[in-house]
Amino acid sequence: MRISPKELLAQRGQLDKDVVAVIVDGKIVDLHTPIDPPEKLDVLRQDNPKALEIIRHSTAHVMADAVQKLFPGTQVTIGPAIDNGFYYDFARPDHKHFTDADLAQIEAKMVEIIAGAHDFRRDVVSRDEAKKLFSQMGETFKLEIIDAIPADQDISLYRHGDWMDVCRGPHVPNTRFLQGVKLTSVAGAYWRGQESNPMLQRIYGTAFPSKKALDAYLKQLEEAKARDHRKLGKELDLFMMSDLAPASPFFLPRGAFVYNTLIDFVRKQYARRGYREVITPQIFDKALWERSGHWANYRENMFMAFGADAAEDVHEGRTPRGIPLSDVFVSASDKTKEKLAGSHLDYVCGCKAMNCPSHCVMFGAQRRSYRELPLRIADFGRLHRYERSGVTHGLTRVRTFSQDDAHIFCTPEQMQDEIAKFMDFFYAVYDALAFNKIEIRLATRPEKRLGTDAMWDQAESALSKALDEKKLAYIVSEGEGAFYGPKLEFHITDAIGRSWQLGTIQVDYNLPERFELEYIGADNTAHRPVMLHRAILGSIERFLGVYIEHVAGAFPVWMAPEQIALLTVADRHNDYAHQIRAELEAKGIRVVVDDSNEKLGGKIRNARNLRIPYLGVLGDKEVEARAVALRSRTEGELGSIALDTVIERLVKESAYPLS
RNA sequence: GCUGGCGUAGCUCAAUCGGUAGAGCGCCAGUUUUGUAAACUGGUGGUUGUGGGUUCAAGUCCCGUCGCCAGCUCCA
Repeated sequence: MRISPKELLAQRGQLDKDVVAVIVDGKIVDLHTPIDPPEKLDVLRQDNPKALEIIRHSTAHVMADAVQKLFPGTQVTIGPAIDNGFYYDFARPDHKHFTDADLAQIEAKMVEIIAGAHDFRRDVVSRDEAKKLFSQMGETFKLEIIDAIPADQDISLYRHGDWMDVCRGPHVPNTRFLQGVKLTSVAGAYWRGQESNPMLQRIYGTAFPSKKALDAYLKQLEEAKARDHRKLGKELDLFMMSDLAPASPFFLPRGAFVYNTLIDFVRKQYARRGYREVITPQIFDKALWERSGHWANYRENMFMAFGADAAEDVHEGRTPRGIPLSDVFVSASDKTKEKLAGSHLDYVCGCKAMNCPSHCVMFGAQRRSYRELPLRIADFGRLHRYERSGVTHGLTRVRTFSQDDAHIFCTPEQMQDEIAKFMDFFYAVYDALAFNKIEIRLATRPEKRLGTDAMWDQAESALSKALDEKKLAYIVSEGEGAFYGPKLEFHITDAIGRSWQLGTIQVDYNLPERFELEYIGADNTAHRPVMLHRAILGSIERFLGVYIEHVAGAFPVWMAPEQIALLTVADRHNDYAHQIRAELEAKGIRVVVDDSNEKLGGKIRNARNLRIPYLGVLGDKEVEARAVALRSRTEGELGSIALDTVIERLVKESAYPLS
């Protein structure tokens, strides 16, 4: 005999005022949904983080209610809870969008509805009933949703007050549970996430069990904003952007120093981990990309290049021949394509978007022996990818970047060991850089793929075995692998909660095939090698963006563009400052002297704003004692310390990790 | 690429209904000689992203374009 948890709890006298739902067999069930009386029943209280999702989804219902009351004729679609809140997508009959003023109005209406302390109710109806109900209401999107519900599933309606929605739940018992509600933004979103579908109006919001929890969240958001790498990049003179090269950072001296130091750090590891570094061309004949498959599959993300002669052909409007340009620039807007119509080029080159094809060319240029394998080829080459406008973002999604990229050519038998070695390398680097929250995803075979099932079995198991051996938790992204092979992706979250893929390791059977790569085995016959694509930091640009936020601009001593700022108390200390600057620099320490006529407080403020790890105050006492009044970014004032001791300390802290 | 918002001094921002473009910081000069998070005075700084239109008059209104921001889609 099924019974609702609400009744069950009431019978047991456990229906406390703060109970949002129950947990049965580890699953959250709201108080409305009938269950078989379980042996064990845990209650989920309002302040439990697990209750957030229920609160947020219920808030989405209230928002949809408010919207429909204020904007009659607006259709509802879906409104799930998400990581930091919820959203609901609407279709407005007039195709208008919601303004900020609308949001305020909607929020006020929501508060009104919540104050009504309406119970949520759950009703199960037949498919026909549901369809009849919603078609009467003119909710065409809901009809599509009902049709998409599997036949063996109940169709439940959730109501509060006079409003209802087809919904699986779960929901809170009463609108009074919805305190701490805020609408945050509006945006367009495609129906069912398909670009070809109509665009709906999405309203984002968030909700917490209390006003206090909401305020704490809003404050945290603000703090995250303060460490946004785009803001810090400007404040710390790390990089700049220009309209003249959209989505392409200009690294200023301080940023370039950090950038190069990261590369240098990885390079030092390569030296001891059996990698050989190469330098490869930037622009290649189109034939290379045809062979690698990029021309067919990746062309719209590539920058094209051609010589002055060819460009002149187009400009002068010479006889059409060769490749139609509209065909080359597949990603161009319709307007650009119109302009290009009739223009042809004999010869087109592609600016490299990836290093792998040129590494294949290098591998294939010689007869290779199994004794050379595994061959690990590293390349920090600059890549260009034509990212569609609207997807770029600070340093984390740019059109030009370089990666700590390497390709490992090996035998199928060597693959697993190489993956394990990579995992060691990877975690050594991330430990050294103080990252401890990294999410691993194993992306497995997609529907459209190359290679035999046996190959995929081997590759996927090599990846998962390496993870299991290292006892690393991971999420399987079913079908998310590349068409040429499965991969591991390493994701990290930035200050504002956006997740970015940094490192990766991918198994590739495709390119060795396309480039007909071979090595001579111990049996004196030719074999095809496996190719592993791998990067640890991934795009240096993206990594740096995430890293700036991770450390809030305070780079560790070994990476900091300036390690110590010497601040003179008065003019008469300037000579001493320059004298010890030379001594520090002779030991390889990066020094900046502030001998301006700013007061000491001002100098300290400026240096601290640049997050310089050490400040050395120089006054009469220091000059006399050949000392530095040291102040550490993390430890505060350390008092007057002998120059030699300071040098020793800085030299020690300048060492790269893992060295 | 799509939906919406926004582009004013190097930076952060102001400018009421369409009516003489401002402030702070920075920068430059001078004064001050300073002991642990902002000394004082003066000066400098603009084709209001850009092209067009409406108007006696446009930072403000309209159209195009470029860029940025949020989200969507994309990221073999």
